[in-house]
Amino acid sequence: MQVTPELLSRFTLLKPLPRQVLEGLAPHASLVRHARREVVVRAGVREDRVCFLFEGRLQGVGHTIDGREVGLYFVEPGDFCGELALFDDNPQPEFVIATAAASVVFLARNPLREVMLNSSSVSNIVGRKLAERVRQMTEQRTLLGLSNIDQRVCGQLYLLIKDGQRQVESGEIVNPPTHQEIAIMLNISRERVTRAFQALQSRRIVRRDGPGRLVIIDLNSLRRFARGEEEL
Amino acid sequence: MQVTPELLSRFTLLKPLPRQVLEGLAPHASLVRHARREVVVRAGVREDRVCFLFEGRLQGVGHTIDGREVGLYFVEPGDFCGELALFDDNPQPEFVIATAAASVVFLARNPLREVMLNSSSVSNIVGRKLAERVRQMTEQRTLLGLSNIDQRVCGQLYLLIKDGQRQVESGEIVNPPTHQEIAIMLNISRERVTRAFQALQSRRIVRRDGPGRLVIIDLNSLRRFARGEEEL
DNA sequence: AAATTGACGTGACCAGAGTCACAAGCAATT
DNA sequence: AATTGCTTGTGACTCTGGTCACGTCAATTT
Repeated sequence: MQVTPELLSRFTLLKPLPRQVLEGLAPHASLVRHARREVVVRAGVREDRVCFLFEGRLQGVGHTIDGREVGLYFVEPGDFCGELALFDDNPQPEFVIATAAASVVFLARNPLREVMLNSSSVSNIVGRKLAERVRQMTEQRTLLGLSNIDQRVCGQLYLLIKDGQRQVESGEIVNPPTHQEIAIMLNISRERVTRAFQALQSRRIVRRDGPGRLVIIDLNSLRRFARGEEEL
Repeated sequence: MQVTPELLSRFTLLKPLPRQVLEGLAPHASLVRHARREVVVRAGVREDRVCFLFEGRLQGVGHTIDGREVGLYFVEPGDFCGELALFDDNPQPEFVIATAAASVVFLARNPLREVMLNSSSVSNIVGRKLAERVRQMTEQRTLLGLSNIDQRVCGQLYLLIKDGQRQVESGEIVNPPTHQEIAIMLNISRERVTRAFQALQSRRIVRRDGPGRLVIIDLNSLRRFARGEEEL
């Protein structure tokens, strides 16, 4: 579907660009709708486009050589993914699938790359994003290094809380991942995640509030568990 | 110690730069020697310099919240690390320590950043490096997702083989990591690594050749084990 | 030469995570 | 209302990988 410059300017990365540049990019963009569970970016394929999420939610998932999948990160509306195509011709390292029905804008790689090279704003944002991604992957990897599994779950929950809420004593996670999704991210079994949640709920540390909301009642305790200062 | 422009030009990243630029950078560089096990880049610290490895070998290691360390990647001579400082002001995500006595050149962040913004060659290389790093982390993470531990070890060994050797039927790993180091990278115990190696050696798939060399006798089998097509 | 250090090897034991099987709850669809 | 599909909850059994406690061996230091 056709994309207008106005639509492009809704994305944080492209917002600062002059109208004229956006008009140049628009013809190279297309809007696509994806149903839940559909593949948006394919691993192992040299993508010639970058993906901007307009609405819905995406998740990056790696696939092990033996077929199991490993959850990596989430993409929220306004954000983009598949940006590795801007740096080299190598294939995408992971799949990105829609965890909810999603509309995404695909923007052709080369025009965007040109824009990036000429705009320090864009190259700064993309650079920072990539750097931030390395940090996130490191954090995630650190989680996988924990031997205590309850600790892993607490750590993951803590990572899922928006940064702004980390200061206060309680918080919430909207649209929390399912137990299965958490299990995949932490490389443990679904049942084990359920049991960890049981422990957290019976201690009044977290509470489900309907399907799409998880309330962190006692953030300090969660943090202590995540740090291994206390055990479940 | 003082650094000459000639020394800087020994590094792949800086080699293509004109003499004049290197002369501008040299005053901001210093050569430092590190003994084995010394910390070269500190995690959690906002480094204001990038690290170029001249000789020796470095390893990036993450530290879990509870203190255990997790091996991440190696840095070989001619390469650089700590490049995240070029993109933002956030702290380094991981430690880099010397696994062998090493000489490194520290180059101040801001002058190098200026050079990067003005040289598409440098920004391309750094960008590609960062992209490659994301790919490597993804691969490494994929390994951690494997439930079969022997498979993890085989996968790690396979990753350690230089790309060029992957086509042929046998290969070698020079200066292979110790069992302990592999254990840390794969988040398993040292003893378990030893047992995996026992299995591989008794099947004539790998062979130690002195302290500093590991010969992969049967690369195809290794690959099959890594892919989980066959079990040890 | 003796002592020290660090890497590797190996057996025994056991906590803990995976697996399997099944049930219950909820939402969307027919 | 019934069906279907997905998520969560729970118990019982299994088995694997961690841990501990040793040895061995080579290299380095004293």
